[in-house]
Amino acid sequence: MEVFDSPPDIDAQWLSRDSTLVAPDLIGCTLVRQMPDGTLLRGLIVETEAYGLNDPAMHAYRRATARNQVMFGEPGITYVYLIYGIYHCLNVVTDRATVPSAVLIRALQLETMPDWIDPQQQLKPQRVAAGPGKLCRAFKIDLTLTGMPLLPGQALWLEHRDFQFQQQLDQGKSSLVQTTRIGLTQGIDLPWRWYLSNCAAVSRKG
DNA sequence: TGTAAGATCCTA
DNA sequence: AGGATCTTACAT
Repeated sequence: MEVFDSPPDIDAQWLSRDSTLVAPDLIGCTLVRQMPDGTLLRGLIVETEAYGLNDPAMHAYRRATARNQVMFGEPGITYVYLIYGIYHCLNVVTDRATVPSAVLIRALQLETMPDWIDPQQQLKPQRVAAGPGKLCRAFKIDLTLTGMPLLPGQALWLEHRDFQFQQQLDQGKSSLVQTTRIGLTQGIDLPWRWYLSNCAAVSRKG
């Protein structure tokens, strides 16, 4: 029988590029969450947004603060923040140190349903991680996970696209859509959002 | 110390 | 269209 190797993990070197280059490349990659008890959760990244220099929507646009300081650090580190007092959002820090930039992970297509998700929920399974706040809730990502290295064996890490996904893209059977970012009051015209077309797990179309 | 806004989500 | 809910950032 055929054996498929798991795609290689994503390293800091690969993330050491402009966030607008990393964001589309992360579509189709996998986010892996390891719980304290060793349980593994996996989700396909289907929607991302880039935040970077000279971007008024970027949290460190004005100055470095206690919250955003990890964005000035090395690539391959998490940046988690709390929004509206309720939801957490997960970013991957990109580019070289001293350049504040990150990619917001906006939606995941889950491989398996976490135990703590109530199946009685009216929510369709495909929508459980369809949004930056929802995916952090599904994966139990909170402020304790900010500033952590994305490395295998840690709480979170990333894996490259598998061969099948890349082939679907190359053959035009699926494609990426690039649009403006969601929920902003500044930098609203920058086309720095990408999502997988024809995917039910994307937070919203257009 | 006070205050206003926020890279969201759910309900009506 | 509006409310939940509270941290953060910046002004005073």
